[in-house]
Amino acid sequence: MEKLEKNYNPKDIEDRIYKKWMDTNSFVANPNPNKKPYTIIMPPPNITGKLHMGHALDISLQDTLIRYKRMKGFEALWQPGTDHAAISTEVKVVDKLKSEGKDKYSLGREGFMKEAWAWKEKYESNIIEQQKKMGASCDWSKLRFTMDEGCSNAVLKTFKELFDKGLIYKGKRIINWCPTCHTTISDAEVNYEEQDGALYYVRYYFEDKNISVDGKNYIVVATTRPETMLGDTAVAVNPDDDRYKNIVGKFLILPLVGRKLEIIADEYVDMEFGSGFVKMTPCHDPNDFEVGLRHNLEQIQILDDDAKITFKGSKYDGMDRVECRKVIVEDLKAEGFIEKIEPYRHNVGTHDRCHTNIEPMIKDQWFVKMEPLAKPAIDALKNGDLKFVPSNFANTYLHWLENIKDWCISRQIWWGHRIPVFYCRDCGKMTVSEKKVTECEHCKSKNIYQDEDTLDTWFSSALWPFSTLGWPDTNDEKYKYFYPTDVLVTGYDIIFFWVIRMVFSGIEQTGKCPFDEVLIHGIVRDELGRKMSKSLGNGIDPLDIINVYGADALRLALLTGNAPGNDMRFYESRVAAGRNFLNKVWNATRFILMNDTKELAFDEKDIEKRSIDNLEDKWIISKLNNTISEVTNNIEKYELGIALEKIQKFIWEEFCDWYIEFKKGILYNGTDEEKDNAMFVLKYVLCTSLKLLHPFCPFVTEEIFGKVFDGKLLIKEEFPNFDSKHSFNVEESSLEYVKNVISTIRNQRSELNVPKDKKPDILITTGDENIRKAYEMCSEFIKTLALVNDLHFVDNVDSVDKYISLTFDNSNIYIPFEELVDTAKERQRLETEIRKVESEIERAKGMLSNERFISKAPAEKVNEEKEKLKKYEQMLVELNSTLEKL
RNA sequence: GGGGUGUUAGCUCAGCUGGGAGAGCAUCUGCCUUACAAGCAGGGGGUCAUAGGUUCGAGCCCUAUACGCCCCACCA
Repeated sequence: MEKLEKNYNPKDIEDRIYKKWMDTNSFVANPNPNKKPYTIIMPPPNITGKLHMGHALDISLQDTLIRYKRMKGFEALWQPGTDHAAISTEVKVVDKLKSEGKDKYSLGREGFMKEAWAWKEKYESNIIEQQKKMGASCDWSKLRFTMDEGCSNAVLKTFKELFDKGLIYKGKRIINWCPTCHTTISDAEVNYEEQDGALYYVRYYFEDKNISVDGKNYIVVATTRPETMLGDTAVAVNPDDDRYKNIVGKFLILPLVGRKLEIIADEYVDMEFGSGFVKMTPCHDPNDFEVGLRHNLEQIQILDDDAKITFKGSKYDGMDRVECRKVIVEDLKAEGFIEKIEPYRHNVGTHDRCHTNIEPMIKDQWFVKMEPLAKPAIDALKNGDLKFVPSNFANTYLHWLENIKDWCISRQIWWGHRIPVFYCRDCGKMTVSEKKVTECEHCKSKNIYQDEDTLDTWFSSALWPFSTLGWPDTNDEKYKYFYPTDVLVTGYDIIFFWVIRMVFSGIEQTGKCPFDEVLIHGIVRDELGRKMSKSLGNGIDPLDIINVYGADALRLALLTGNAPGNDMRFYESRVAAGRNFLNKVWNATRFILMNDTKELAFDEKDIEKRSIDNLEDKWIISKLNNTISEVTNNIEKYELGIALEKIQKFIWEEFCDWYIEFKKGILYNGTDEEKDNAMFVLKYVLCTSLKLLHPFCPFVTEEIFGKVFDGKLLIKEEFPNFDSKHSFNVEESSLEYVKNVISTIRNQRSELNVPKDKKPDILITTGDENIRKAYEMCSEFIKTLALVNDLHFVDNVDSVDKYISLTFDNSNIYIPFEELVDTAKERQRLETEIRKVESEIERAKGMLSNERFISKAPAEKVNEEKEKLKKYEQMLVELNSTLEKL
């Protein structure tokens, strides 16, 4: 058998192991009637980006779950793929063209698409390679792309069906326009940013010079965007505003323009704000648009697609919106229309991709009618078909759905799914079809053209859980077997964008909620708690971390102590800690291999045949068994951080710090039979521990497993199961007792600075047969680990002044440290001990004398307290007696 | 304005259905003990934000307060 290097070095092994998994088709999942399916659909990363810490966390969680389920005997499919990321990609490709001196319009639609596909080919493979570095065990043979043929078919079919049901419509609505990207965006893509601006108070004079308010023949409107006054078509007041009731219906003259504006009354106006008058610009403000519909106001568009002013016949025509604001304000000032200007900080909508201020505009766009779709999605949550982990995110989900507005799905870009609508130049009607149409379905004219727009990128993402599994072919074996999927793992930041849309699309198209559970994770932040971002330059590249510490260590850092839904800060020191743990596992293995001189054949199933007699063997097997049970429970509840903590604690503390130390005696000096037995249990525990750890740290565990167990593949092994035959409660507590004895002796040695070579003969008194047996069985451990020469059982110790006395539950130990013992200090120590025990007694007594505790608390708890009281009372007697003898 | 969430050791965070406060890092002491110094052994350090309440019993449940964060809506 190979020996291991002294230290674990991930670099040498990770790529090799990954290749091994690929070569053995270990990630491939196919419909299998003999197994239960388990499916996770990977959130498709954008083809624009590279792997960041958020992905790393996402992958760590999903890969752990999928590997666990695979080992649990499920046909576990982790479906990978990438997203075309419509606007993001288009922007990047446009930038790339620009750097080459080209632009998209001169290339034309077809030429541009060619460029974009080339981009996709290049960047898709990048991100996939990076996912592989993380150890992602996706079924790469099923790799999909949101714009591949299958996904495109799904998009077309969905569009057509929704249209036929009247759930997709085209209409002139106020939408969010990004002047940089030259496209509409949905409400969800608008971010509000606080910006410094000003509140301009502008005088609008009455048309009729005889009308006045407060003795003035003008009113004052407050606005943050004076340039939009060019599109004003009314001024509104609140109908309950007593100050202005009598002027509703009167007319004002728009400054600089001269347009007649009616004063209208609408609930929308807040009487408290500003002067109580609001200028109405229906074309460039969503609220004004709504008011405008109620009052039939004229719509005057004053901005073009570049957000330049379009106002024919005026000097403002063609000005940029920012420039125009300055000029208009100057003009207003010059003509005495400005009452005052106040600095004002307010929220401005910006595009989440490019941060340009968005412009509300009225345009003819495609929308999805949300109300009928939202309802079943709300029901799915309420009736339990859909669960969130942690559950509080259900509120976010519901709140969003209950307040949902229609979804603008058309985009004025080229990279994406082209809207399958064809217009007839002859009859003017449209034809919606999944297939390419060459003639109008109404008048049979061939003079038709396709809608120029493409669909919002989330339209195809919404179908991802089933479009990747073969839908719309409902007879596809994958679809029938793997759909609906089991759990969706994603960050809380895209619940609105994605989770909601998958749920309502899934229910609408397939009749089923696309997943049973949604596991939500938080954001990975930097050490200062800031979001990692390009602009701050505080991002940490997962690949840099992997290069230094390995993917397993990174996974550990991301998974330990992380609770679902919570943000976490990334500390490199945590990765180092993870690496240290893996080195520990590595070295435990190394130790076992070094002592495996006979290279005995090992079959873990022999555990059933062998007689495991030693106390420490039963203890470790029992401990391991409990760990299996707890860890399984934790993983099933998505408590991966807790599960991992328990595995680490078992391996490091119980197995390495205690069990291996216990076994050294036998390995160095035991008989052949003893050595063989020891080697078996060591390998058994190692083998089982590796299985427990594998879903979390796949690379190292696979590497080690292969070395110890003759090249067997760990990924294909069964996850350990709890077995009641492996529970040895009595032996477990006996050995815990001895551990406590050893620790206590070590503690005293340390406190007294006892030199290592001073190995005393200790005296033990106990009236308990079982405890005496435990001491006897573990005498070698006590000798080597507590540095004791020998153990002597005595009935009584009369003179204790040269001893350190240690009192345990039903036993005492006297250590003759002689000249090292300072009687005064020893007395003090005992007194402290006594006070501690006394307070315990007091506590237990207090509880037990509380009648309501006795009557109301579970009997189990009451007994527990009684036992404790007995134990501590007995210890107190012993301690007092020792103190008296001093 | 609405909703969510946090306040636990010096730092970052766990703490499952309420039953004697944990981890990692940091720190202190002693060890290069032939698996591992990326290590071993031992130690110190917390009125679990505050005030009430429910309960035999509260870090955990309820109410209020303070400070913080996030999301949604967005007042021109």
